[in-house]
Amino acid sequence: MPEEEYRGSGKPKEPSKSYQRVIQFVRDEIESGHLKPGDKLPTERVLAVRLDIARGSVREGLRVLENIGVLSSMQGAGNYISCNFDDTMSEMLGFMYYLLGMDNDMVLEFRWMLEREALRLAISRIQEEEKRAIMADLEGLESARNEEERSFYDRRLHRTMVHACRNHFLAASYDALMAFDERYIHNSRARIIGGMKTRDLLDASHRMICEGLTRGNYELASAGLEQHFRLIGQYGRPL
Amino acid sequence: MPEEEYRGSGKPKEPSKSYQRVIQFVRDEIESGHLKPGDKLPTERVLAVRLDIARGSVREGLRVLENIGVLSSMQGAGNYISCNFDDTMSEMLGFMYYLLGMDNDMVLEFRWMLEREALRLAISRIQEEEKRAIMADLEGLESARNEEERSFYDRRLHRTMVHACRNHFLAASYDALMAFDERYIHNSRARIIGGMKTRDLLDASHRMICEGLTRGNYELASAGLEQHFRLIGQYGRPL
DNA sequence: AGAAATTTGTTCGTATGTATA
DNA sequence: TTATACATACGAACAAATTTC
Repeated sequence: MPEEEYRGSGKPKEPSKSYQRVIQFVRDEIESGHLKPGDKLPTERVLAVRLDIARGSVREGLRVLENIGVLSSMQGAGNYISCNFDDTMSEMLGFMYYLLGMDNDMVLEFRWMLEREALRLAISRIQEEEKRAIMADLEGLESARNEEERSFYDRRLHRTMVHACRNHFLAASYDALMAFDERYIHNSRARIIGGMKTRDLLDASHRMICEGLTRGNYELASAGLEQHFRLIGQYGRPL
Repeated sequence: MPEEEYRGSGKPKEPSKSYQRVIQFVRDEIESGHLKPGDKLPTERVLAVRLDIARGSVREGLRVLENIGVLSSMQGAGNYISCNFDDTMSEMLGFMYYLLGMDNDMVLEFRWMLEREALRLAISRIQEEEKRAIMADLEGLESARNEEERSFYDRRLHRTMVHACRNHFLAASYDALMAFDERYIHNSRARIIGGMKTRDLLDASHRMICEGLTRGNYELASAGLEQHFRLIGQYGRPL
């Protein structure tokens, strides 16, 4: 076995940069259960003394954690543990998109995969309340009066389905991807260029997904999903 | 349509906190193509003057970007654009794991989904060089002399398959998940508790995946993958 | 309601270690 | 080796927002 390929599995005990002590501290406190969402962190000055670093370094670490989504800083109030990962994740996807030279097709492909797997799980895990929600989204979509409304309910319908899968990793990845898509790509159905036939097919696919989900008919929902993404892939390219 | 649910799709032009100007600046420069991986950023002092903020604020923004994986700061040299997203992503997954109260099953479930979809794409996109690589991994796995070696080749085999799908989002998510798994969960085959029968079945599933991939036999590879994860899910729980 | 205390947001000055020519 | 450029880090001070009394 190649020896060099072993990356040390342990984390370095002595971080080279002082701001990393803050991250380490917060992570340890979270993993040990001392810090939970909503809890207040020690003040910056206290942290500086406790970790034996300057306040500026403390702030650098807090800023990183805030951007990851682990805490939120409020002027005058303090730093509080939270968990808003979507924004960071979508921003990271944005950087990846440009720095790694990706394109819309790759975004759509990833979304397709996430939804396909989400559906597999959601079909047996969806709850009654979610069934009502997704049917309401479908109603809103079908009775929408303009593309803006259609897009709104379209997105929410898909989001409802994905979250019904009850896997936080998948749901968070999906939300991040969609937030990124909305900001950068806008690869939404509002841009679809097809005629009424395409729109009817799209509506039909949405109905298949929703009815399949509410009736526990996986084949129906899956067929709808595949048809949906085939249509998007065909006509949904931005100009 | 509910009015409140409209989240402004545009990004705020006037960030409330000054460190965000740095992030905005770097993002704009990247999206416009002025900054590419390897490029050097203006010095902190120059950025402070250009963005009309203090050096401390510049440093906060740079630290966020460094942690996202967009740049790396080198003392004495400067700040350079890079793209190392895996570490941040896996760290974020770690925070999510604890703050959202997840468990091993959810991690394994997500990994299963990612690999299943990766295989769908890899079967038609895998290149000859990757076929050789994955067969070499299989050889290393089957001729390994201890659990450490087995685990090494096991992970690399799966990683080779996932990267063969040619979707950066999926590959990055998978790498991050596995890095997280190695750091926190260690839900690897080294912990599998089954006897020789289980090991043989695992080896067989790996062989099915590899041979299916090299021969373009999707059904074979898929059957191997499903069997693999069923085994892991059955016997792979950590103590 | 109002004032004082607390806490984060921001700036500036200074010193030090490191990389580069 | 020396000199310069640069990031790292510390400390003090003030502004702005929030909490507390």
